Amino acid sequence: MPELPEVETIRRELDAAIVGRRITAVTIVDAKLILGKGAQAFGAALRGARVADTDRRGKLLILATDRGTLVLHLMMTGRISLRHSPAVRPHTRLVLEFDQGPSLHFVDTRRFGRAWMTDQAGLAALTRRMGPEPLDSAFTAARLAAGLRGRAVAIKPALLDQRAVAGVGNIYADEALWLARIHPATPAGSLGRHKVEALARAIVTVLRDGVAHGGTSFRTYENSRGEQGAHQRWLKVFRRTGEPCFRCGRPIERTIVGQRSTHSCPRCQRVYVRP
DNA sequence: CATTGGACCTGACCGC
DNA sequence: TGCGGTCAGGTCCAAT
Repeated sequence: MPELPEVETIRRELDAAIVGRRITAVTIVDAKLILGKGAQAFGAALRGARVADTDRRGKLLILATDRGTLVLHLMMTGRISLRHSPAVRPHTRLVLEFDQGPSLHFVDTRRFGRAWMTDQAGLAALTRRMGPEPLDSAFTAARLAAGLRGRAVAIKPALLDQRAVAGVGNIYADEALWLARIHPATPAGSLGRHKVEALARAIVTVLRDGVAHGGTSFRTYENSRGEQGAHQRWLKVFRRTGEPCFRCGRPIERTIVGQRSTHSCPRCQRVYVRP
């Protein structure tokens, strides 16, 4: 479910709510959630740890503690819920209780989400294979071009695989490609300099707007207080199949690109024709 | 190495 | 109401 704007929204809330708190209890409801040395070691490492800082890299939510770094990936349906009761509810996979304030619940219907402990070296190794952070100044058209160069795969799956740029998922990929007027099936390496520049700008725009609106909510996403995001009201193509393009009025099309549902305008986003 | 297709899970929704 | 099929905001892994 969550892409960069949704994870960033949650990170900001956690930063205000749990930094400085000490973890007093760790309840692992579903051991499948935990990667690494096992649920036992995970609980032992976190019990008594104090949350020092929050961070995010792409879609990874990172909680630094004085006993190691906790990494959470929400995948498709993961949610973080801050609740005053530590009581386990349907689909709760993990609960962290603190010395004061609400408990952190990792809730995940489909059980794809993961949590694990790591250290600075582990985090660096993980992060090294990811592309630049799109909302940092290090993200430039030149960096994006370098990540796309020589690639025959369609631009849409190239955006989703996290190597050219981190944090983009199915919603914001469609939105950015519409904004940059690029057909999602265009071979990534065939984009000219101007198109890559437009795409880099579009990625920044759609992600920044997504964060400003507290993320996009369809069915499963909600923030840590259980509230919906608002960005679904600003979407230009995603899940607007058959509705008029905001630029030209033609009906938005739904196709499959890279095995993912894809939305685009047949007039504004020209089908690529190999020269 | 790059790319593709299936696997991983559960629930909502739709048509019959 | 029940049943079967499709779809879902992500990633990993094996096969090619």
